[in-house]
Amino acid sequence: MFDWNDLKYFLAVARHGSTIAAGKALKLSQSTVQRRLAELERRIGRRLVQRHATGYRLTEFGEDLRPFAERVESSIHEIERHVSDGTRDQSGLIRVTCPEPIVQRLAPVIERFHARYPNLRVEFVMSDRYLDLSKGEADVAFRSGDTDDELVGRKIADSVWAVYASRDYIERHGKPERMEDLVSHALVGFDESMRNHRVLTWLREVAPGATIAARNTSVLGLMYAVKSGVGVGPLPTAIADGDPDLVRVLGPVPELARSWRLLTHPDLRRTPRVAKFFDFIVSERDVIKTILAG
Amino acid sequence: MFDWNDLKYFLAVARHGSTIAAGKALKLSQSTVQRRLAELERRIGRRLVQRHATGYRLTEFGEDLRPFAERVESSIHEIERHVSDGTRDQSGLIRVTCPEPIVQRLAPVIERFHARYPNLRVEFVMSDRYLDLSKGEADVAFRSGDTDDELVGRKIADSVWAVYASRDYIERHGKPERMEDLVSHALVGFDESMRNHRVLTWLREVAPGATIAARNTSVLGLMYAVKSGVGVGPLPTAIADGDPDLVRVLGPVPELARSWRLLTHPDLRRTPRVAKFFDFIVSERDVIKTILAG
DNA sequence: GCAGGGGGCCGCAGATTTGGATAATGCCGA
DNA sequence: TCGGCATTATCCAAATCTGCGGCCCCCTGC
Repeated sequence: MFDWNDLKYFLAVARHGSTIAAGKALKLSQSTVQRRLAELERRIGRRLVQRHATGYRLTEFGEDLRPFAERVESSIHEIERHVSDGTRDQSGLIRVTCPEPIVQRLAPVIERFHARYPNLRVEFVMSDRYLDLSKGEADVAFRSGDTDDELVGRKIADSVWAVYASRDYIERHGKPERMEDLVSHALVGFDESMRNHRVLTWLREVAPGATIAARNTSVLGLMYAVKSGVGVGPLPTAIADGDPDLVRVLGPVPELARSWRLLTHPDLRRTPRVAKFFDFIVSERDVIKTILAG
Repeated sequence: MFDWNDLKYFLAVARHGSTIAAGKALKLSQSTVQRRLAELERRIGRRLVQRHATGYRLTEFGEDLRPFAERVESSIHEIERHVSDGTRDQSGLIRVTCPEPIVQRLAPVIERFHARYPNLRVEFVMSDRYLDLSKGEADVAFRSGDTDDELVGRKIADSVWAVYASRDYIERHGKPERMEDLVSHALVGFDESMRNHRVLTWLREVAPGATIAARNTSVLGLMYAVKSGVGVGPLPTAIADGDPDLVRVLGPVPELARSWRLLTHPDLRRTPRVAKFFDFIVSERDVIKTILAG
């Protein structure tokens, strides 16, 4: 029987396109990834990848196999959720992730939650990227915009987007007064990994052919890019209005209207601690609506 | 992240009840199994097994986790089937398993199959135990009696059971003439692993309290036990009548009537080579009925 | 067409893991 | 209560795997 771990490496290579990138993602050396993958091919008796200028690309058979390997992986994630949930349930820890700028504004709500449930504890986990709830990186997320199919949750508030620029940028390049002006400004948008986000299509519609000064993989990245002054870009008012560096240059964009949601993984939705957190947040919905209004 | 392979060891221990037995099953040393399992517990942060007189027993949490681990394992088996099917499909190999005594009688049918499909090749694989089709140990099985839930197939013939003894046994202990005589004979039956097989309950009904001289884990084992002369026991006529050492001492037992089936795994049922084999066997059903009539 | 960068492959030394032997443990029955 | 038995736990040498560095290849952009 082949080494079950080798599927990890196979998937990492499939996703990152090269052993070196896969190694980085797995915190392993490139040689190990390359050798494990070769070993997997040997055991299976067929080529899974094909050498290519830019690294490795899956063979047809590799593509065939990929969904199977992903099924294994998702069963593993299920275990990890089950395990970490089991240990966490006792300590009553709820790990919440949300865009960094709203943490502080959420604090009073969490304080009331702690008062109401003294033996539960909320902990914010944040990172420069979207944490993957299905991998157990957090239990609950506050998010604006497109929701991951795998997650369940409910709408908490409307999410309003507007176009922002940094004070610095406005000083140097002036302030766009109408949507049409955007064409002549440097814009900041999402990169390919967010290709189904409405921001991308909206930018193409409203400012076709405009310079894209920076592309980002997350809303937060987008915000930092705008703050740095490389260009103007659309942001949720909830996280941008509170920032002293940012100026709202063009009013709410109806096309970008979305919802703020409280999300979790279906496996966790019914656990006592997560269920209590959900119920509490819903009961505080009005307060949160005000908070997220900016 | 924990070592995916450790789930193998965990499952083996869960199934075999001790690290030593698990090690044997996995062809690994006991120390390795013990250490890997300890490592898994360390990574997970909870005890999975509890020491017990006879080895290890799963803790409550271990039992909780077991179905998750089994889900991973079955995804792995899916991969193995997919892989071995892919490589096998090209060579057109169909691996068939059946009770050893009927191989020879099946040979002419297989010969006709080869004539009909020159680029397909049938290979018999046999073993002292039931091969596990879901692990890819064979593609297709001829089997009499209770069918594994996971497999699909169709009925090929009736399976008739009767009570047999070896010539040697009859010489030494006489021949039971009526069912009621069985109580005073040494009987051969199945062991716990076949607890849901009708033979067991039937023996208890027809000869309550009789000595059980040997217990077996498979029909073939049962036959060898009867041949060895340790006792009398029920066997399918299809495999016992052809044996010169065995004598049918009590006529067909209607309570033990079952079906001969041609079985395969659902994943394989629609592959060209397996589908062709199925269709061919079905078209030869009458011939096979005669063969299996004994 | 040449230099630079990204990536795969290979050999070696050090780290980790394995198997086998052996000591320790815990139950069972006398 | 005391061996006997089956199994776990631990130790050490041997096998295996890992990371590192070097080398080569191929693409790209100047």
